[in-house]
Amino acid sequence: MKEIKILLVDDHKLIRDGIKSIINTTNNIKVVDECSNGREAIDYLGKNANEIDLILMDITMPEMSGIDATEIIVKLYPKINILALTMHSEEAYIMKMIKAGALGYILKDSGREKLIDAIKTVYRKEKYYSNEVSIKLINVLLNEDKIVEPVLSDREIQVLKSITNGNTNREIAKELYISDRTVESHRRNIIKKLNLKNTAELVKYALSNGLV
Amino acid sequence: MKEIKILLVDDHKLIRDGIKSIINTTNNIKVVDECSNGREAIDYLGKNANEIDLILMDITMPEMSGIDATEIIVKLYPKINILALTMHSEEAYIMKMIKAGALGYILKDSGREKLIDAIKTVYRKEKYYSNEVSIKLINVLLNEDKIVEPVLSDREIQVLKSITNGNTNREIAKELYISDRTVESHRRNIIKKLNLKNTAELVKYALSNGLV
DNA sequence: TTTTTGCTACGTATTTATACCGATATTGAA
DNA sequence: TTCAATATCGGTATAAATACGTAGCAAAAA
Repeated sequence: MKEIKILLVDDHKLIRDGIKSIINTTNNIKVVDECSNGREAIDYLGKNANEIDLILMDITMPEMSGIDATEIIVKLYPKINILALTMHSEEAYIMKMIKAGALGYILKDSGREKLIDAIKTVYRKEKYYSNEVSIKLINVLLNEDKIVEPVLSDREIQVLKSITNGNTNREIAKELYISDRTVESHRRNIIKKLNLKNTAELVKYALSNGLV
Repeated sequence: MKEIKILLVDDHKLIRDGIKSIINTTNNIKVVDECSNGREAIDYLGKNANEIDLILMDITMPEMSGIDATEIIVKLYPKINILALTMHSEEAYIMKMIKAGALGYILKDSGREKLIDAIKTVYRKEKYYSNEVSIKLINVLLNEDKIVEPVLSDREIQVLKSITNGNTNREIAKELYISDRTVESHRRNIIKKLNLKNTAELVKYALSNGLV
């Protein structure tokens, strides 16, 4: 049986060391290299793409997130399979990562066996979602309302970012060269789309669900 | 040389497995057991305190945080040394953990060697702070303004929590059985203490600095 | 004991945000 | 090509937040 060659992408060295230590004591699987963010991973693949079968990809990282990196990598190197390995169990992250092209999604509170299982599955180009993840996904599907997932437009994201930075409608208006009434409309639409109540909740939601 | 017996407290199994895998390949150090949150750790120590020399403690965990658990454990079992092992490099977390009684503080982006070094140091009842942590702490000390660290009162924390949950002054007033004018005062004082601008910024600050 | 801090609360005024409404122009998808 | 979504802006009105000042009372600290 051929050895599965893995690239490990996570911003915490101790986590990388730990995962590596788990994987490298398993037959036929080997971590051949590691990167600490998405940008590094892409640079690495530019030279060593042939050395890698599968990428274990964290999501929240400095420089470039795992979502952005995954999107790019699946286009450039379709042979390489990506397994998301993260502590985020929020639907928004899961959906984004899957849409970006990750074949599997496993949480950091899984055990060693599940990790190995997930790696082997994704290596065969089959999908793998850990239990909690599957349940979340099914919930999304069962919820007719949420099937039209509340995706914010580019403009709305811009406004939302500015809001989380503490700017008022008027300030955002200046920043984006539009009327403060328009900003107001955007703010209202965002709150409505996400089914929220006010700006405080909005900021909380945005920060804890990775919208910004 | 006597073996260092460690209790590992972290909510992510894969992280525990990884750390365990790192530590258990080192001589004279052994992870004898693990818990997935602060509450579990305290329950465990209730029966097995004598088996443990040192605790590797994560901060953000469900049920009970590492900060609360540390505070309790150092009182109940002063012989057990606690080394904080977390990905949070924010001053607020560091200060809280040290004040709670942790002897050391090391980040998850440290390497294997630093972890082992930290464990051995804390086992000798000496303090250990990783580089980034030391720098943060020194910055706090050098900053005369920040030496009077903006600590919120219990009441202010209550109000802040409610604000981040999207409640208005009036709703918070009902919740806490006080006047909405009082809530208003609290809100104003909090924003002033933290040198912020408005509620949006306040929510962001609270969430990203672990104030709630 | 004096001082400070925290919690409480009100007055007045201004600024922002929210809730409705409606409108137009553009664009991409069905 | 019709339709839905997006982005733009306005009117009117209320609700909420922010600014600034004041002040009593209890508890803790100096």
